[in-house]
Amino acid sequence: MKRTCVELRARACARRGGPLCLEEASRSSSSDMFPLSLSDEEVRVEPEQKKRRRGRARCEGQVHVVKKNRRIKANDRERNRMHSLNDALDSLRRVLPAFPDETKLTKIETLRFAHNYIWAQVEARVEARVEARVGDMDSWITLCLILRCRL
DNA sequence: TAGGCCATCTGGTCCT
DNA sequence: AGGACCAGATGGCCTA
Repeated sequence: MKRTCVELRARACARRGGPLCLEEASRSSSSDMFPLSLSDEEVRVEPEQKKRRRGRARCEGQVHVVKKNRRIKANDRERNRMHSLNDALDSLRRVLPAFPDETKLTKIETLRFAHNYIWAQVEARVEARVEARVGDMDSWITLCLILRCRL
């Protein structure tokens, strides 16, 4: 999936006429896996222009370039953020029990399964403790207290 | 072919 | 001000 992401995105953007066309997608820069940002040339502001701009607001074109550059950086961060979220989900999948031939759990399945798995572990532990106290007058109260602590 | 899942972009909001 | 986080939109891929 990852392999084709840049291409897919570029195609999607091209189709919808979005800001990031195929040409832009192929331009490499900071991001390792998904190199997408403006070249220095596009962002750079000539010293001459800087002089002229002193005391005045940027002209529309420059504002546009700055905004675009900021957006691209934000997209890059967002992508990385989602990747780290996915990495966390992957490591969660790895610690969850699974059959060898089982297909990969979806995100929502992973979260629900993890929730149920933890719940089952807690229940099993509680049960073991209660069984160890068979005969105790207050085993029921103990169970209630343990469960309450887990809330 | 419809529906589910996913990656990405985007603009808004909150936080530092 | 800039980064993190979030939710909506969009479009591709896959499967029943």
